[in-house]
Amino acid sequence: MSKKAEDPLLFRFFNEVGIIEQLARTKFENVLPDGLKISQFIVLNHLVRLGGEWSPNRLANAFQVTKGAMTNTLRRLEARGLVKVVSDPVDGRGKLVTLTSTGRNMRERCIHNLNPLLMELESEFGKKRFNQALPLLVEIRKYLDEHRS
Amino acid sequence: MSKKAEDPLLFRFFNEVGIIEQLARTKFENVLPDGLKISQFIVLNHLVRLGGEWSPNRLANAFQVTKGAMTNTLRRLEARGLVKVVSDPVDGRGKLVTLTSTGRNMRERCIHNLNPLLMELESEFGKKRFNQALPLLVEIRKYLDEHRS
DNA sequence: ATATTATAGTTCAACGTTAAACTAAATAAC
DNA sequence: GTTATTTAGTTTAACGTTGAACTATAATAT
Repeated sequence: MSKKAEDPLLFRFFNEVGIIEQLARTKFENVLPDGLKISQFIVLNHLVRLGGEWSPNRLANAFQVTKGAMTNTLRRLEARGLVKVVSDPVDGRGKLVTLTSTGRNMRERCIHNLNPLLMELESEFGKKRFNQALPLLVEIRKYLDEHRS
Repeated sequence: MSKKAEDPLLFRFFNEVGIIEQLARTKFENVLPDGLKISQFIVLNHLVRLGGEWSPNRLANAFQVTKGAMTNTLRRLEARGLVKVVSDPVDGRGKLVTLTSTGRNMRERCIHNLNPLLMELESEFGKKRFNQALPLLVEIRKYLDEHRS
């Protein structure tokens, strides 16, 4: 029926990004221990990698997420005992988040469970291609972040 | 404090994908007319491009979403009069979805509003780079889709 | 023919997210 | 010093999504 023109390139690009996000999120969460969510793992991972005390606000900015979303994530992490949240002694408005040792262990388990999946993908497509694609993604992410209008 | 090693390549990759998805979704939805959501636009666009009658199930498969999500999207599209949903005369379980002329117009308005944004991104990063990145995305999407386990 | 299994679609609860309204505290202006 | 403004964090409603339970119809087996 004549109508088979493809969507514009950028449509397709963002479409693939959207679907990959959805499928990857589901697949990753299926292997995370204890029903942990990606959003929770990301915070845990961040705290392990960078260490120290982080305010909810800084965390929210680091992951491009609203403060409300971070409040939610931190509440869940705290309820699991994976993270400790205390008032900032120097700024009465703020709080400070630190990892607990339970949190550190949990992050280790996550990495352990995630690894086979990442290896599988890496060997399927090759490090090289991910490496080639990454810079564009980073630039686009930065651009979108700086142009939220 | 010694701890500054980067996340593994694939972590970073999927992380960027996730953030881009979120930022792009928000940015696109901000310009869509009438509070239309991306999920709704995608269905509209699909029906305009491919034409004909589509069952909710086929649509759900085409966009990699659950049947429940599609039920929701179609209900909203139908409530706006953008789409017509009737029972499939040959299969009592099924339904058939077709575009209305209102729907076709709405899709046109969406394209119109989206275009400046897409042009902006295209001129910022260049068609070429999107073109180079797309094949990997397509392959990853297909792989994840076929290995949902 | 009858019974089993598979498929199409809906509904519901749970979740993460945003945006906006809100409280409390810090900073800046005057 | 008082007032106004900015900032940190919480809360709430609305949304889209999943996954599972459910209904109804179709296809298959025996």
